[in-house]
Parts: sequence; C-alpha cells; structure tokens
Amino acid sequence: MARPRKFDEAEVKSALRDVFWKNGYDGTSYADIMEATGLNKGSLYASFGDKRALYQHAIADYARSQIMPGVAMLNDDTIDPQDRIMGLFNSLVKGAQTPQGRWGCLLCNAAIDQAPFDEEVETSVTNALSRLRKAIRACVKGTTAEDKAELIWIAYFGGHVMVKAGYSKAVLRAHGKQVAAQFD
Amino acid sequence: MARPRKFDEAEVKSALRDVFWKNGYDGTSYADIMEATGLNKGSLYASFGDKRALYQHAIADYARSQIMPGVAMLNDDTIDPQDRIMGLFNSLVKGAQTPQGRWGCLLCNAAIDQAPFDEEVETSVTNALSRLRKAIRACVKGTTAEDKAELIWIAYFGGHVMVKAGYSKAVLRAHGKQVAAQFD
DNA sequence: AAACAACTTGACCAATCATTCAATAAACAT
DNA sequence: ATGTTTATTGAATGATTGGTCAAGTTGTTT
Repeated sequence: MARPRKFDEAEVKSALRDVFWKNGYDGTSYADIMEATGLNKGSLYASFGDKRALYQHAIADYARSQIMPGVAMLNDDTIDPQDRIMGLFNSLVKGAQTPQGRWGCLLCNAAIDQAPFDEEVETSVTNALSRLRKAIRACVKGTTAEDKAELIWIAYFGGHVMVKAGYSKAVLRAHGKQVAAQFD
Repeated sequence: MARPRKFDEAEVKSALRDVFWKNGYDGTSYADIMEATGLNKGSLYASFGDKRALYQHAIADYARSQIMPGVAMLNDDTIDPQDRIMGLFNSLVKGAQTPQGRWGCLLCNAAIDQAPFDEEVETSVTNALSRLRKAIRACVKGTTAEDKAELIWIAYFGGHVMVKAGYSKAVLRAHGKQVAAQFD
C-alpha cells in the first residue's frame, strides 16, 4: 500500500453525473469537469480514464441514482399499479421545478447527442431505459397491456424533452392525467 | 447591381438543416458546414452570419420542410381525424427506416442540446412545436380532448427520441397503435 | 471599354480543446 | 527514519475550434 486517494469516489461520480447532465457531452469541457469534481486533469485520467470514460461513469451514476429508484417503486407490489405509474409522472412534474429536473433526463440527452455516434453509449442508454420499460410493463394489465406500456414509457421520456424545451408544469400535468386515463 | 451569388439559397439552407440535424450544434464544425454546403467560411459569414445564425436557418428550414407539411395534413378536414393522427405516427415509423429519420427530430435535438442555453433557439423550437400541438388538438374531440391531445403530442416527440436511442420499428408500431386507441 | 460593386477565396488569428508527462508531494511498510 | 509506491500537480502539446480580413475574381452597369 501507498498513498491513498484524497477524494471520495462516489462524490466525484455524482459530480460527473451532474456536470454532463447539465451541459451534455460536447458542452462539457475539462475545465468544467475539474471545477465540478475538484480534481485536476491528471488525477481524472489516472483514476477514471479519458472523457468518454468519464461520461460512461456519469451515465452509470444517473441510472443508479435516478432510474433505479423509479424501477424499485414500479416493482413495489404494496402500491396500486396505477398509483405507481402516477408516482412516476408526479416525480416528473415535481422535478420540473427543480434545477436538476430542468436538465431533463441524462439518458434522453445521451440518446440524442451521443448514442448515434458511440455504440457503448447507445448500449448503456438502451439498457437503462429498457429496465424502466420492463417495470412499467409489469404495472399494466389487460388485453392491450403491451401497447399501453409502450405508450406510457415513451410518454415519460417525451415529457422530459418537453421540460427541456421549456414547457411548464401545466402541460406536464395534463400529460400525466391522460397517462392515468390509460387505466380506465 | 454587381456580381450575383453563385449558390442557390434554398439548397444551402437545406444543406445546413441536414448537417445540424445529423450532428447537433456542438457536433457540427465549420469544416462540416463547408463540406455540406460547398461554400467556404467567408461566404457563409457574409451571407448568413455566424454559426448561431446558421443554426437558426437550419431550424427554420426544418420547420418549413418537415413540420409544416404535417401540420397541413392534420388540418385537412377531408380526412378522418383519427386517420390524420395515424398518418403522423405512420410517417414516424416510415421515417425511422430512412437515414434522415434516424437523425430524430431536429427540434427535439435542439430542445435538448441548445434550448437551455440559447433563448432564441428555445423560442424557435417552442413556436414550431406548438404549431403541431395546436393541429393535433384540433383533431381530438370529447370531454378530455385537451389531455388526450397533450399525450399524443408528447408521445410523438418521445417516439423520435426512441428512434435516436436506437429502438426498432416494432416499438414504434406498438406505440402508434396505442395512440390510435386514444380515440376509442 | 472601363469602372464599380458584390462575391469568393484561403491564409491567418487567438482561444480552446482533450491529452500527456515529468516533477513533486504524501502516506504506508519496513 | 528511510525507502517505496502511489496520487497529485501544472506546464506543455498539437490539433481543432469559431471567426476575421485583405486580396483577388466575376458579373453588371454606364
């Protein structure tokens, strides 16, 4: 053993997540990353790799901290299935009022600006998205369940895009209301 | 009068639209733009302005060539309203198989990577999106028409995101099918 | 033909980009 | 203490970025 690291790995990863979440891949420079993490270039390279690797860490941390809790909630069978879906959309509306919420969804953002050019990003993104899709699917019953789930899933991410476009709470609320109506 | 321009303005604008559509704002360099348009920097600056102005031209041309035809179709009252909506989603599915379709929707892309940092882009994007929203709204009748229209509208753009994420035709088809079910 | 005005060109600029690396500092093991 | 191993630092790198500009070219007008 020798000198231990001065930083907390989890903190650095969540800083990476936030800075890429807010600015996108191309919009984030090393100067931004250094400021966000408090580390300097050399340390980042030594510990995590190049910029692409940092981005992958950001995606992984987003999936862990933002997507997985939603998946867990959707899988919680002590809650009424419809309420679970509503919970998802309520978190979208609530999030739209926070700074982080206004950054949209890192996975959506990555899907749009990086997935077409980076196969590894595409894989990470579709993996995380599909997990949510499957969880939604499990909440929906009936003859057209599959199609309903597809709509709900896509509508959820569409909502994130609209948040980024600058649309208000009211739009999102009408949106969520109609998603709920899928259960009637 | 003096020397006339050697290029066709409409052709240049559609080239601008395509190159930004494919690569995004940050992902497009002047080298890319010069190659796509066949013009060199000086001419571009003299005729259209800086990179941001070029991007605005791209957005405007996208709205004109890709969104307005859809709006016109949605407003065509010789077609059954439900069929108009289905037409929109069919064009999404069909588009997903073309190279351009795989680029997603330039307005969505702009909403995600530029709107948060550029008020003019946000305005252009929301203006064009809202026109489509209004046209969809006019196709939907009934007591919950407003909410249904919101869902359809957002679902349409969510579908574009999924295309960019790499999801297949099958996903989109299930998606469109459920949108149609909104009319039952 | 001659003068003029607009367009086109490519070299040039400063700034910024991601990345590397040799030097320095710090903590553990002996 | 001392030596070893690892982490950290910041200066330096070459490539690329968006943007400028003076010089040359071309078509129109008189």
